[in-house]
Amino acid sequence: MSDIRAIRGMNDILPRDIAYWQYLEKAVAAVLAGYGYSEIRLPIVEQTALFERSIGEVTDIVEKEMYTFADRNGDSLTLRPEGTAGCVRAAIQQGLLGSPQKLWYTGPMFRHERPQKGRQRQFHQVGVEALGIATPDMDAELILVCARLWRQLGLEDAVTLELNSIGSSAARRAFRESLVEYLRAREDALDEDSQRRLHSNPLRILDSKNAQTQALLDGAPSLEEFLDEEAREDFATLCSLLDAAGVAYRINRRLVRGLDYYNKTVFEWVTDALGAQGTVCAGGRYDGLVAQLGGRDTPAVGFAMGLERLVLLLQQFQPDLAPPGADVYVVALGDAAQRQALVSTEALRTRRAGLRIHAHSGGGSFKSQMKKADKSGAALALVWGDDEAASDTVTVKPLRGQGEQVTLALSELDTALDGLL
RNA sequence: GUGGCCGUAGCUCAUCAGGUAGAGCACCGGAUUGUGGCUCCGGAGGUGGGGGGUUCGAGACCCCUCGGCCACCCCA
Repeated sequence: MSDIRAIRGMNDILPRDIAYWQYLEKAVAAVLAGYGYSEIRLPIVEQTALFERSIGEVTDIVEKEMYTFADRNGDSLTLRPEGTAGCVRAAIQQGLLGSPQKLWYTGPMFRHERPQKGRQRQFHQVGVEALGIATPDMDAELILVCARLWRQLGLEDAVTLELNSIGSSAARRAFRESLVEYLRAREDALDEDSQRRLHSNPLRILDSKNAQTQALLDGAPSLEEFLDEEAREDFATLCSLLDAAGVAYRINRRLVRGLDYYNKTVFEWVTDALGAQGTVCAGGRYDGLVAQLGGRDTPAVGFAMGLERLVLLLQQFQPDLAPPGADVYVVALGDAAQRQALVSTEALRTRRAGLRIHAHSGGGSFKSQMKKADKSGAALALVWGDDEAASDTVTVKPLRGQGEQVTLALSELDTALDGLL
């Protein structure tokens, strides 16, 4: 084994998995096109300050998970840990915000975490952002996009929607104080992690996995009580729109997000089929972010999907996606035959674009070439030997099911293929 | 960053109370010489993750290190 290896947590995606990725990517592009979203392509590297100012300086992502390095001139750069910040930056910088924008993007993201199932250091997201719309019909549409995609992918039974409103930053500040006050009085009963979060990020205690902590929270003040009238109304509107559209959801008053820029609506699509990393898609409103990054005050909502996690779900729920294969395998033995096969196969590819023709290379006996033909999954083998080369013919051999091989004139090949493919 | 389990042929694993490694699958070749799938025969393939230690002797025991999986944490 070579001593040069892939970086930990940065995985190769192999041919055997590509069918799932392409299936997913195609479905995503088609669904988003159906809602009028435009793709935008963004850099993988940005100024470090972009992420510090958007995600939040005291979040784990910024504090200990970013791949940050100095450029040759000393500037601090960072491999993007998520896509929203860069998308907003581009919208501001490129002057896109004169009118509302519905954007999506995809690509690798980087976070230095300990790898485990559904979590790697280089991973892929599709992000969808709607900039410039403040009303909850926008939130509803984004959720409908997700729901349609799950249906498209055959994953509608694999995921469920959790929904909450976390209100304005003022409401959260008031709630945070109240929550901290409540928990501080009971600090000894908190698990170790939550005690730490009490000082760093108290809201995250709400979705602690610790049972005792959760029990303690039953008596705690509720975020809902602190919501202002607008947040309440918008949330009610969103729920009624989802009801009307027939989208099922569960209101989870303890759902909070790990990135600082969210407000009002937050949601998560979760599954119990992936072990500990159950969130497959998540997002929410971030009305303050554009202004925070220097743009004109612009409301926004968005979400991101984790593609590795979705591929894992697809492999579980759609195990029969066909691996890439060939339709026709070309076998040739002998100099004249190989020449004839090459020319005829090229001509066939010109006439039949889309037909997947795997031409054998590397020599070998007819026997060994036929073995390869069989393993390729091709439905037919086209065989050229000395006889065919001398008589301008080709032998067509069906490899699946019944059917005898026939040798016919090259001019008859197309009609023969019509009958066999 | 923390913890548990694990690291033997390309893959899945076995062996061994420590004496210099095996199987299945995959791969290559053959079964009267221009043909696959089934069967049979044969072959190639491992410095046993890497380093150090204990021992007359270690893949097997100890330490370190790298890596993998899962969980915590975090989050998509």
